[in-house]
Amino acid sequence: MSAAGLQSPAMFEPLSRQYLHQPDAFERQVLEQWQQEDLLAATEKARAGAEAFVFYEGPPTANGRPGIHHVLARTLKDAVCRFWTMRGRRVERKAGWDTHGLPVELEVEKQLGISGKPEIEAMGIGPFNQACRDSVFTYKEEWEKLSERIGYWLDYQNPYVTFHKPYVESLWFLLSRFAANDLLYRGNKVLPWCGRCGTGLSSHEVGQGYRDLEDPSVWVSFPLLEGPERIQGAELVAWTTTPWTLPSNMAACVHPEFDYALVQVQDRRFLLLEEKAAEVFGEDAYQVTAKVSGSELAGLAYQPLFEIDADAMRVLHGGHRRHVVVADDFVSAEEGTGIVHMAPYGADDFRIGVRDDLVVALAVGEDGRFLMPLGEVDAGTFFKDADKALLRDLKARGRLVKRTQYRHPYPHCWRCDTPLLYFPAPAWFLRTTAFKQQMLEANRRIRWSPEEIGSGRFGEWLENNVDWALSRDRYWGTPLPVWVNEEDPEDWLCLASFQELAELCGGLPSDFDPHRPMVDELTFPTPTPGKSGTMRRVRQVIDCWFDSGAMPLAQHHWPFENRERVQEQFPADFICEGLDQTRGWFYTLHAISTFLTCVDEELWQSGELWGQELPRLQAGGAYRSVMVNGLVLDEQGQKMSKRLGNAVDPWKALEEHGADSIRWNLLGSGAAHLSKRFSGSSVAETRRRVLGTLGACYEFFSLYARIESWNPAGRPPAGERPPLDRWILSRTSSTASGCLQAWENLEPANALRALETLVVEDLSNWYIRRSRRRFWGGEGQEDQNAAFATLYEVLHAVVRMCAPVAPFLSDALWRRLLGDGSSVHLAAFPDPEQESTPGCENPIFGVCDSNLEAAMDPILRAASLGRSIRERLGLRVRQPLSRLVIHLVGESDLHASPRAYSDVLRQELNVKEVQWIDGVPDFVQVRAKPNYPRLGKRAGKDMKALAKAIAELSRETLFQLQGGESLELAVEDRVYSLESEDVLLETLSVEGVEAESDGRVTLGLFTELNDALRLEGVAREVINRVNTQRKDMELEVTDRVRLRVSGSSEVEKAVEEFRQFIAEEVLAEGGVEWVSEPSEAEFRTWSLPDGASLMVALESVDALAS
RNA sequence: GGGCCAGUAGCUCAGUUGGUUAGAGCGUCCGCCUGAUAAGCGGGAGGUCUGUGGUUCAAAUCCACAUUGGCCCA
Repeated sequence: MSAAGLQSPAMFEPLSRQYLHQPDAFERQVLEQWQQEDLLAATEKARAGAEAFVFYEGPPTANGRPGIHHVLARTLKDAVCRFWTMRGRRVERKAGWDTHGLPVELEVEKQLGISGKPEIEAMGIGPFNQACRDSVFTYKEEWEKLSERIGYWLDYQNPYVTFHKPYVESLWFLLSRFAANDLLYRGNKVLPWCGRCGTGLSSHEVGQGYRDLEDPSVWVSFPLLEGPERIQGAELVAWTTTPWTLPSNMAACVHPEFDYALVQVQDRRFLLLEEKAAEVFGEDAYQVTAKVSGSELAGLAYQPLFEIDADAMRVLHGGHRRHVVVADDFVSAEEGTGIVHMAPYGADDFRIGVRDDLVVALAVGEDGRFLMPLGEVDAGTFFKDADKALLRDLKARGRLVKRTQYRHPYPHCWRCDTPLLYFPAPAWFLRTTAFKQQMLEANRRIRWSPEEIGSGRFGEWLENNVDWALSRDRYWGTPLPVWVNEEDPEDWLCLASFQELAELCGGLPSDFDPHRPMVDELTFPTPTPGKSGTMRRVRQVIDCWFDSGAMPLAQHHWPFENRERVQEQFPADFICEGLDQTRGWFYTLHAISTFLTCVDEELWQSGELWGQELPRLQAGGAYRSVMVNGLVLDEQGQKMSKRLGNAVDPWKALEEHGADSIRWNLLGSGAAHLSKRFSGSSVAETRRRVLGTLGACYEFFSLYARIESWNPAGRPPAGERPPLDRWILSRTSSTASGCLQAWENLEPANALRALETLVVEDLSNWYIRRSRRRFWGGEGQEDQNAAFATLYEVLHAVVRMCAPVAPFLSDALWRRLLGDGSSVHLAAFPDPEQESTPGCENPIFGVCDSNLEAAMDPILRAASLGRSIRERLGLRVRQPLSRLVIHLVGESDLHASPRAYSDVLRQELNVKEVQWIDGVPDFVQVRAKPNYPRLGKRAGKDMKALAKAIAELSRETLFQLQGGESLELAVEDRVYSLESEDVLLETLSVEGVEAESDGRVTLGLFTELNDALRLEGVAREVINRVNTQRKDMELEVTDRVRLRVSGSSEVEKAVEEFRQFIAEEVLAEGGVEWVSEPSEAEFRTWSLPDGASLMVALESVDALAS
């Protein structure tokens, strides 16, 4: 070890309280040690050859700063991976970066001060993409540093990066497999579209931008130009909330089976569903004069709202019909009029337009702006801004039948906040609907936490699967590797590798980059036999969700390299991301993997690819289990956002609280999928209560282990130690079982709750508190050794149990417990079933005794009752009492007797004698209650009456019942035969003594004092004051003192009587000297209860000697 | 509008297959400890388990409706 290097702590070295008060500095030292030892690599190396536990890191985008919510997700991932590492599995933790996509482009636009596609193209795609490439790692270092600081172990040396060439090439290969299975197709589909960004949005993007908007709700008329005589001159009434689509009207659609009413309103006649007439015209303002069916109306021509030449519009489908009535059963009677205005901006509209040979043409282009001037509306007007002028125009021409306003959630672009429109964009699709069944089937085998997301949200999403709109008309993304023949759009191909491209182009440039614009410039003659023409790449890039969804394969450049490694590392045993990934990463991972492993049979058939073996991947989705984590909210339960300024700066939080306490707090407060409030005070409480206590337990142990030069060799067998020791060992063992279970079930909060109880309640607050004297040899040497051995073993296990969540403190403690420089992160998670774990025997093997644990419960209750009595009577615990009596209901049902713990109870309540009461003697008052779970099933409706009868049973009868006799009880004409188990007893009080009961345990204290007890009480007061004085003088716990006392006569008698006892307790060398005339200067005066007074002079013997 | 989740003490959360005393921590009031001390412990008070119906001998727990909040989707 270098001179500058950190030394791993020695055995039982003190733990500085720094871990509590300066956690940041403390943890940074631990981090430094890890770095020095390259511990992450060491954990992987130590598990070389072990069974893999496969984890996939969902790649973050590094062009935004990491926030506190990332700390939650990363802590969960880290803790689970650490747990499985400690279970002996080899966990690879490859980092990843999501680098493509619109968010990056928007950020760069902002940086460059440009906006929108025209400006990007003006500056050039090359420079723009270069700027994107430079931007994606803006905060890479901060991400790496934060991950490191919170103890999220991830291999950042060797991350996958979605824009790197090998990664992109894997994507090409995967896309070519979709194409080979005829699952990649070109279509024209109505998509949510942002005119400003000039791109379609996937459904998971649209959902993020709904906002309430005030929109017009209008009814317009289409006068028929032809038709049967009875409806001649009638006007169709259609309803719309998007007046800007009216200029693009191509048809009106009716339901073929609806009956439409011809209504007379003053001198005009309208056609619409009868039940809608009142809504449009008002009650009694119209008259129904005839009926006509939808199918009769179909085919009739009407007068268009706007006379626009189709040539001025953008024609998407050059049909032959325009402004006619069509029919389709998608028309609903629930809203509108039963007559639907058709424009190419709706999915159904577009479909019917193509089907019915309509002229499908747009008046609003892909930038969301009008293509031509239209009355008051200028060319270039944004669609949302045209509504008013258009409606004014229609009103002037009498075509506006009715107009209202309404408020509704309207989708906005999730990044730039522009209102979206639906737009029929040319696009490429993955036909995921073709393998929906396989996806559903594979999903059934995934373990979801919480379960209902798998069956509910995710399952339903799969159930309603629509084809994946893959392409994006953007710049910074993986270019779609599809080349189309300029002369024949039907002649296209999807390339599978760079080599294939090189072969077709006759070589690639030496600085080949698979991004735009370089890849766009590569063209080649069509390879299709018998065809001519140049193949040119389509201009689109792909949805960057495909990038991240392909990571199980692309991260290893599969299948170009690492085929064996991918076979081993697929699928993931575990992934973990936020709830918002259901339709994002969870889906894209699942879709791509399911396609590849369950659908693409052709790929696997031969067992090889390009002349080399291709090991088959396991069929199914990309992950076996997935843990969903909830949002992190601020202290008031508000979503954190930059806008509100309530976002917690993770660095500040770490500086204040340290990573361990933040990690523990986030994982320990409620199930992982529930939203968490991040509260500084709550984190501080976790630090103090849990970590502080754990550290204090070690400090206590090590303080005395050092004083006594105790060492762990030669520990007595657990079975030979006192019951209290066996109890805490058993508690530790069962907690370990519970933790194992909880981690395996992806329920870290349950593991942590159990651990907290063990550390805070059982270990610190009961075991150590009740055993303190034992550690300074107060109960003899054998007992002392048992206590040390027990506490050592418990800490040995507990520290390892804490390691996944509190990696810093646990490692510091572990190194001090062992002193051999080894890290807890190389140790095994305690497993009560395993006799030994690599490198050490297992102290919690074979120590579980649930009976012993059950027997402690009444003791704890009794202690509480006893304290309650003392509190009520104002009897301080320092005052010894002669005796307590205790009675347990159902004591005989316990398989281990609580009486083994009599001494513990005696000491806790400071009494001379514990007297256990057998049976139900006269002076204990009892009440009987039915055992509802047992009797309820038998008695049914008689239960109430039976309960009453049982409550009225005499104590003799109850006593007999408890003695094993059965009892016949007649209730409501039925006779019930009762066994002792059918009746539960509650004790109420004990006569003749001060008693308390909680129904199951009854405890009485004999409070009468005799002189001996009274004097011992005084002696303990003296000890108390002397020790306080020791403390005030800042003496070490081992320092010997010279003690001189004086005081009132009661004190003198007590000193006389308990001289030896006092001297031992306060380490007074040479006993206690009584001084009859103390000098004020030397002696400190104390007042004791009952008017007694005490004067104490203390000198350190060591100080005297020197 | 649809789906999912949640509503339990002033606050943050537990609560097994329905079973009669609904728990913990924090806060609050009172007290204790001092050989773990820039700590620690105990005892009180505090709940119509969101509401209304229903099923049942018995409901925080199961069902229906309502209500509030969150997330996702239209």
